[in-house]
Amino acid sequence: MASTNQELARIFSEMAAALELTGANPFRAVSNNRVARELRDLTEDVGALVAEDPETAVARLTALPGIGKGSAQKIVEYVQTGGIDEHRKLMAKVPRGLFEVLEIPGIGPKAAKAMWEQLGIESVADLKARLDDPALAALPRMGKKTVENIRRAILFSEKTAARVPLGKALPLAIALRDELAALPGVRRLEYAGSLRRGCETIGDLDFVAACDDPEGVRRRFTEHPSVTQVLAHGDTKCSVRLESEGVAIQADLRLVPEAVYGAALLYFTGSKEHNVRLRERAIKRGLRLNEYGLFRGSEERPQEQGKKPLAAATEEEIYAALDLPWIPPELREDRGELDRPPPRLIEVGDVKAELHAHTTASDGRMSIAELAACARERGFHTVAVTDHSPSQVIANGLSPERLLDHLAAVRAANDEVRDVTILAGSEVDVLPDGRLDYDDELLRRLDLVVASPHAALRQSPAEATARLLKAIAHPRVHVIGHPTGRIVGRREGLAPDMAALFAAAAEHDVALEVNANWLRLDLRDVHVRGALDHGCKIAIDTDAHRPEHFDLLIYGVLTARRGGLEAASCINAWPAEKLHAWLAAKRDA
DNA sequence: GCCGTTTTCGGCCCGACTGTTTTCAGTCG
Repeated sequence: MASTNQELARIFSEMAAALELTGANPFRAVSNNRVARELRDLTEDVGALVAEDPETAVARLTALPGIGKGSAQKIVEYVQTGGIDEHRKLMAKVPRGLFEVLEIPGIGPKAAKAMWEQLGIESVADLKARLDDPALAALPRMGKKTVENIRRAILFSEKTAARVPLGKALPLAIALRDELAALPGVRRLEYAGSLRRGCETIGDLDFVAACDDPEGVRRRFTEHPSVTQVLAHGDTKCSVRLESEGVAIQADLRLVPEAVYGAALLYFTGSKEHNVRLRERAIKRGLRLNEYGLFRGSEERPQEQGKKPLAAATEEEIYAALDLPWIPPELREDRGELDRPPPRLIEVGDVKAELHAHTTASDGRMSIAELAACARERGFHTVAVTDHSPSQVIANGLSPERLLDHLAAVRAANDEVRDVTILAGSEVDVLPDGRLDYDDELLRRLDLVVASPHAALRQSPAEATARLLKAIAHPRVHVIGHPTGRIVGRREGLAPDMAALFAAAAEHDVALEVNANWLRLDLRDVHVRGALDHGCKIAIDTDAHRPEHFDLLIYGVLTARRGGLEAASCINAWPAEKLHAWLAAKRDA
C-alpha cells in the first residue's frame, strides 16, 4: 500500500502538470514539482506528522526547502480530509489522459495544450488516431516532421520501459565508453548524467568527450550498430536511440575542447537541480556558470566574446572557484550538499565482508566452499551463510532440523579454510505479524541473523511499521534485510514509517541493509541518509545466490554513497575483529 | 508558488538543437 508521502507527491506532480496544461504561471508548476520531490524523498510519514499536531507539521514542512505555507496547508488538508480542493478543481478541468501525452518526448505543455484545445485530443490513444489528420500538422509550430517525430516517439515509448534499471544501463554504458575512448585522438571521455550519479534508474545515457578528432568519434557514435535512430547531430552534441542486449535507451554525446572538459562534465552530470544551485551561487558572486566554464560578469554567452573562464578544465577548479569542495556525483541532488562538507564516501574496496548469501541448502547455486572461495577472491575477511527459513517454501527454506545440520556443515567448512571466516547465519523471515520464523533457542545458536520480510508486502503502512519494529526489537536480530521488499519499477513493497524504524534500529543497535541487487536497492538512497541521521549502522550485501552476484556490490555501494554513507558506519567495512565482536555481543547478550 | 548577506515584491539557470519560421518558440537536459 502506498504511503501518504508518495500519494501526496503524485498529487502535487499532477497539479504541476495540470497547471502547465492550463497555461498558468510556469513557476507555479515548477514549484509544485519541487514540493512533489521533497515529499518523495521525505522519510518521515507526513500522515503521522499531521495526525500528531497539524501546527507542528506545518512548521516542520515549511522548514523544508521549496515547501511554503500554501503547500504545507494543502498537505494538512489532504491528511485531514482525504483530498485537496485545488487538485480536484484542476482534475475537473484537465483530462487525465493528457498527462501521458505530456510524457512523450518532444511534446511539451504548449503542444499538448494546443492539441487538446483545438483538436480535442485527450489521450495518447486520441493522438495516435489523429497522426495522419492534416489538422494536427497544421497546428501552430507543428508540421510534417514534428508529427513524424511524435509518431516515432510513441512507438519507441511503447516498446521500452520509461527508465532503465541501473544494473542494465551501467554495463552498457561502460562498454560504449570503453569502445569510444579507444578511438584515436580521444583525450577524455566519460559517462555522465544520472548514471554517473548512481541513480537507481536511468533515463538516458550521457557521454562527454574531449578529442582531437570530433568527427571520427561523432561518426562512430551515430553509426554504432546498436543505433536505431539519430535524433540530432550538431557540431557539439548528438543524440541517438539505441538498442542493445534487450535495452532500448536514448544516448547523448557532447563533444567539447579539452580546456572546458570539466565544465561540460559537471553540466552533463547534473542533477539539473544541483546545477541550478551552482549557477545561483555563481550569480551571487558576480559570476556566470555554463557548460563552457565559470566566467566573470553576467553577460550572455561569454565564451563567444572570447572571454577566458576563471575555471573550466576540471570539476575541482570550478567548485573551488565557487568556494566549494569537490562534491561526489552521487551527492549532486540538491539535497543540501552545498551546505555541508561532503563525507569521505564508502567505496567498493572498503567492503571486506559479505553478510547475506545463499547456498544450495536453500535456493543458492553455490556450496559453502564455493561461497568461501568467492569471498576470498575479493579479499573479504568474512562471509556469512544465510539460507532461507521454513516459510520460504519456494526457496527451499530450511526446517529447524535441516538448519541444525547446516550449521554443523558450516562450522566444519570454517575449520577447513584459512584467511576467510565463514559465519553460520540465517535469513529469517519476518512474518506478517513481526514474529520470526525460528524460535529464540535456535536463533541463539547462529552467528548472524538477517531478518527480512518476504511475504505480505501489501500490508498497510501501520501494519508494516509494527511488523518491522517488532523484528528490530528482537534481541537476536543483527540486520534487517531489504526492509521494504520493493522491486525497482515493479513492486512498491512495504511503506512503513521509515523514521520510526531508524529510531528503533539505532536504539536496538540493529543494522539496516542496502540490498545491492539492482532490482532491490533496498534501503534506497534517501533511506540511507535518514538512517545515518538517526545514527544507524548500515549493511551492504549482495544477497548472492551465484558467484557472479558478488559483482552486484557496486550497485549497493552507489546507492549507499547517494545516501552519504562513510565506511565507518558500514558493518561490512569493519575489520574482522570489530565485526565479529559486534555480532557476538548480540548473541551473548 | 517560493524566497530574501540588495528584496515581503519581483524575480525565478543556461544553452543547444529542431522545425518551424523568415527571427524564433518550444523542448530538452
